[in-house]
Amino acid sequence: MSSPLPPALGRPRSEAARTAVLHAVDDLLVEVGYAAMTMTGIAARAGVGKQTVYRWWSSKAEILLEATTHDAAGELRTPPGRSSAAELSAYASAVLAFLGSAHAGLAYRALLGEAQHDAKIAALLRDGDPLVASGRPVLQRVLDRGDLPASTDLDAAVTDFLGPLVYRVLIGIGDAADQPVRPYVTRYLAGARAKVSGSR
Amino acid sequence: MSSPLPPALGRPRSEAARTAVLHAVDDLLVEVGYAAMTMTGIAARAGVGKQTVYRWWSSKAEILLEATTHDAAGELRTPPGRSSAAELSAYASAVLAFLGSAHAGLAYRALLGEAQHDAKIAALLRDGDPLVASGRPVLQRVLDRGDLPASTDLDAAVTDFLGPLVYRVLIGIGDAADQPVRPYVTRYLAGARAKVSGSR
Amino acid sequence: MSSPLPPALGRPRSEAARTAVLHAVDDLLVEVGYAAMTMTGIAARAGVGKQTVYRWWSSKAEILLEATTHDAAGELRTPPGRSSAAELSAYASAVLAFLGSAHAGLAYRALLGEAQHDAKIAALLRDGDPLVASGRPVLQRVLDRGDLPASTDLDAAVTDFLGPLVYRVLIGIGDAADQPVRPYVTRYLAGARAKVSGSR
Amino acid sequence: MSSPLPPALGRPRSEAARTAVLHAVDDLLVEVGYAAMTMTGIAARAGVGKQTVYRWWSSKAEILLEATTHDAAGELRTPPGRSSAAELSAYASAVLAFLGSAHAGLAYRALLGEAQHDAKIAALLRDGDPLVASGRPVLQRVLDRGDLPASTDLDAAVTDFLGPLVYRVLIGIGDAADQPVRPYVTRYLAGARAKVSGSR
DNA sequence: AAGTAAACGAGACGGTACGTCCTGTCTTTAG
DNA sequence: CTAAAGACAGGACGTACCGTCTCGTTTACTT
Repeated sequence: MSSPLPPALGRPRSEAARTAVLHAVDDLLVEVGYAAMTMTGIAARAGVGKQTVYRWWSSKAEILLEATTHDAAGELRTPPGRSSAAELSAYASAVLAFLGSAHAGLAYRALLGEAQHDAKIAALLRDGDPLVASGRPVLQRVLDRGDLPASTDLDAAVTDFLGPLVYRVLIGIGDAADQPVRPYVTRYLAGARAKVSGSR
Repeated sequence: MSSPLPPALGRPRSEAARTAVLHAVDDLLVEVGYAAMTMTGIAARAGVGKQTVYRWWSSKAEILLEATTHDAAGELRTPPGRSSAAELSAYASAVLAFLGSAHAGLAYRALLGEAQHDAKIAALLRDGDPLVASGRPVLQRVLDRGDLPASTDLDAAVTDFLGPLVYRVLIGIGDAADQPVRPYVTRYLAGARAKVSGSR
Repeated sequence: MSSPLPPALGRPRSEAARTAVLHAVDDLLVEVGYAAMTMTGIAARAGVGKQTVYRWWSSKAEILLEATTHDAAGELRTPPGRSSAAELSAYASAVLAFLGSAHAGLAYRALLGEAQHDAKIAALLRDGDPLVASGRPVLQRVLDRGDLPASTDLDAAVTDFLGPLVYRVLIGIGDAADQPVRPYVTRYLAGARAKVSGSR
Repeated sequence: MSSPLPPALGRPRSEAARTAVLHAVDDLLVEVGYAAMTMTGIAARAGVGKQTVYRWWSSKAEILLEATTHDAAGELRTPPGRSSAAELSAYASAVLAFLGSAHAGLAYRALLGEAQHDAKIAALLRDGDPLVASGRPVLQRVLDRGDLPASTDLDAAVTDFLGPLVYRVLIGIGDAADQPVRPYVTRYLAGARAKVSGSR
């Protein structure tokens, strides 16, 4: 079977332009903030025509998502630990560091914020949320170790674990770095292991 | 003791204009969504001059907060229950109904979203977050009943409880109304009561 | 015989407010110019309510006309001279000084300018033009001396005399004060005395 | 010798937009008058974005000047005549027709008016006044024929001739078309030829 | 080597919202 | 009844971006 893509006529996409745009978004997010960042400004900062930006992305959120996703995965990767408690603690610390960081955290919060009033971004984020994605392998290992009931829904476990950490950052309570991680993990595990009685 | 406020010179503020604006914001949020809602449009819909809007509020988020806060407090008020589990279940159901509702929930999500890229809104929300406010008396009663360790920080308890509920809504996972409430409450109480060992 | 006017019910018009407004207009014209002068600004500068301004005048041009007319008449009053040439020279000098002055000249030019795009001001000016009014007695004396043909129309004589002086100021040619007055008067008298042959 | 203009980057200026704006100004001046004509209205009428208007002109007066100048030159062009008196009569008639016309005259009066309270327009008009420009060749020919003293300053001769005609229109005295032209020309020539005695 | 085709930078285009200013009116209390 | 104060509905201001378009130019792949 031959290549699925025809050899592509015309001038090929400029990789230089692509990375210039991604870097411009990264820089501008920190320098002027998400709200003050404009497509026009991104193009100017990247030294690129506006049309070139629109040709490949359709909103600043989309660019930001592409600029962020890869980095986020790296920052949040947590190696398997000795115990579930140790691994979850390491992971929680990574999450708090991530959310509090100038680049990735700012970007994630901006995207999550934008998703609240833009259905298109919400859809993009639903599929590609780097935070939830990072949590799945960690919680899966906890599950595999038997530290969560076998019936547990993985995504529910992930959001149960992340929810309080993210929510506190979103409403700006406390400095993310200040939060004691170990007691939080202990509480989470104790709760998750609890025998469930009653129903809805 | 003399009057604290001098009788106020000039034409007094028009209560009619104020409520017209608040209703306009409420309506527009549902009709066109937060992103497409503009100050110009709000003024036009309210039949009010733009200056009148800017005289009393400085952004659409500020209007929305005022329009929402009062209603939210009503919708989320939970009466003391027989037990902590019962009360928390009732409260969790109220929260999910609130977040999933067309008016209040949409507004709260929009505000929380906006706060991620506007420090001024973030500050407003930090002081006046109607969700956190609604949770405090509930968790306080749970604390008073002895169902949480006496050393528990109230705000941490509130955000621990709300975090997963809110986060799932924010990332658009599942229908809010579908979530079983009782097991969640059970897990929360079990976790919160857990003996904390270790430190950060 | 009793007073023709009833004693006037209620609070009488404040003379202080009236003069404050007239002075404010005078000052603002020089300070910010006619275009940047606003009714709101006049009221504020005069320390007067806007309604008070609107109660007695209906536009800034109307106030300006009232503020200017009296002064103008004084500045332009020319006493009868020994000869027509001498008197016209004195008058021409007065006119040039008037037009070039910071207060009266600026005001007259502003009014004449405004009259070009506001019919109401045009009507006011047609009746109360202080410049034309100042010229009539002067040219009347010239006429009486026999230095103009007896058939001469007075207003035509006045505008013939003033036209070139005013026009040069309006189009900003040369400094008004620089213009040699005597030759101009000589030319005017020579022309006006000329036997008219031909028709339209 | 190299090209004086580089090939011009970006999309070239739209000639269609330019003429649409000029026509819109022309129409609106007659329909609503200068005072009621707004930049917003011009753009709307021309079917053009406001920014496009502001990109090329900075005020309605500037647009009006461009819209008028060319037409004015045509209307006021006076061919050399048999005699100075005949040529000046023809020219005076053209000037009165011009000033009294709905389009050009209205525009010229509006511009002259605006120049009185806007220094920028005054400067533009000083360089590009279409009326003065039209008079120069006419008076130059009169000068060349020897019907004015050789020492005469051309611009002074032009403004001397135009002044009364324009001034009467500006203050709204009489209908421009009613003015008998021949006697005026006779007076002008007689005056201008007069021997100048005395000084300033 | 010449031809074709798409992407590139630049920047003008028709629109629309911004936040400010001013207009002329209205509504309050004070004199 | 006038005055000062100041809120009101309305609407123009000039600016900033939006997303699209039209230029001339560049960079490949095809003949």
